Amino acid sequence: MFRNDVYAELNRRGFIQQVTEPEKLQQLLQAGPVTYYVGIDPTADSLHVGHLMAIMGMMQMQRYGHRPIAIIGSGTAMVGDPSGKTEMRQMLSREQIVANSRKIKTQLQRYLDFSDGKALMVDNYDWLGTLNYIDFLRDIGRYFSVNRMLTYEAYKQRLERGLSFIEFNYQLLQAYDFLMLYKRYGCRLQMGGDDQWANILAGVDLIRRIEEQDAFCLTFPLLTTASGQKMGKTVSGAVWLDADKFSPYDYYQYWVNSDDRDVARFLAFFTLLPMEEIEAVKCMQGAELNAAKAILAFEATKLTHGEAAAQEAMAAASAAFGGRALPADLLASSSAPRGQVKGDDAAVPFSVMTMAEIARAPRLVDVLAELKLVGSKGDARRLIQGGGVYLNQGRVDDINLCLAAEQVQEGRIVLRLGKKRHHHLLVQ
RNA sequence: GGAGAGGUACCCGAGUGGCCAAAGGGAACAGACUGUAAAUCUGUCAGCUUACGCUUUCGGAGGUUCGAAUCCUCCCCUCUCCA
Repeated sequence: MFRNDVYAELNRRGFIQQVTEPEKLQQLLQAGPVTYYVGIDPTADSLHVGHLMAIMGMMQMQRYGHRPIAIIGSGTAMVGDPSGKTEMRQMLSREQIVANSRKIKTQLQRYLDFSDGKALMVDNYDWLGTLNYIDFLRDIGRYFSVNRMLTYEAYKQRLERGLSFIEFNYQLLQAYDFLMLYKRYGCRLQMGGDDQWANILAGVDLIRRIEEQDAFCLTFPLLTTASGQKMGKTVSGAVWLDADKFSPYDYYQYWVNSDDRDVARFLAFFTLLPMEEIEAVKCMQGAELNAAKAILAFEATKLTHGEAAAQEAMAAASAAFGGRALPADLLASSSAPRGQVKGDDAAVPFSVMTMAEIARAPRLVDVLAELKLVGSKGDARRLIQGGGVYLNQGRVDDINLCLAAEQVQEGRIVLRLGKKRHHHLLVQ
């Protein structure tokens, strides 16, 4: 089960942005299973694509036999990390945080194996919640130099806009987390986004000073898309990992729409396909690269929503955009269906209407607005005037068009906004 | 507490009494071209309206005026310098 070359693998796949003492850490990871941790803020009721890098990092490590601790930062979430933020964060109530944590835990189980203690999930509220202020100041606070903290880039930015004392303490709490995990579980490594570098170092330092032991920090690159956008933003907002908040079909679409320049990187980060196969993608272009995108989308969807959902999403994409046969030798380890995929649009987002509602001949603009497919009726009108609305494959050119029974084909009306947004009205 | 600067639409940012639903840029969306990519060109980008037009918007609340993002009063917030 244990394999000693995870560091090389992480490095090869591009996961390593910065690391403290690379040689020592490599030795440690080669010597045997290491307990490592990643912190996750329960600030929303679902994880999103922005978390995926860290999740995949944890997943890779676990596959090589190391033991992950996912720490739900429900204690620190009540403080709010100022890193990378220009404004003070909205603070959440305790109840909200607990509810969010619960959902996040379930989601993580899709990526990590928690059986037999192979992975742990802990909540830092367990120790932060009962912290005694005086003790904390005396035992932990003494190790932190304000002078030095003020020189950190993370705080510099905030100093210009204002930084409250509560936020200034975030770093101490995160360092304390690391210390506690070291003491309780022998955790030696903390991983996180590169914006966490300073916070993690604080923990490394604290362990060195108090325990006189080596601890390590490894940060992941902060991902932006090739066009410079933050990962995970779409028309409809964040790309959630929760199927109810963001459908597997849309999730698949998110990945298949990746920029050409991102495909190889994303395959390395967000799939478990072997690097030997991914390397080949780096020199692909055109149709071949496009097929690689489909496999990226399939694999990513499979990891998050399961094999069946990934197949459905792929079939739906095939129905909506025209299928293409995936060559058998392209990323051969992928379980994506090869050959011509039979189109099946069952996974395309839909809404249900009754025949009676259709018979009332509602105007298309009203329907679109009601279904929240557009921002407003005026928005819908402008979209139609610009030629961006299609009904049953035909372009709609009349802003006053009303729905009618004749439009129902095979029990539904097929709507499309622009080239990509498909929506079905199932008629009952 | 004192002195100064500032708060404009998703973001940046121009606008100092009517021609301002507010320049310009970015983002976003649509069309053309394509490969469900990128780049490019074109259009759209507060709400309601087929349209004429109406309603709401320039930190908040009042006021002056025929007319206010623009002038006055009070308040809130941010930044810089001083305490």
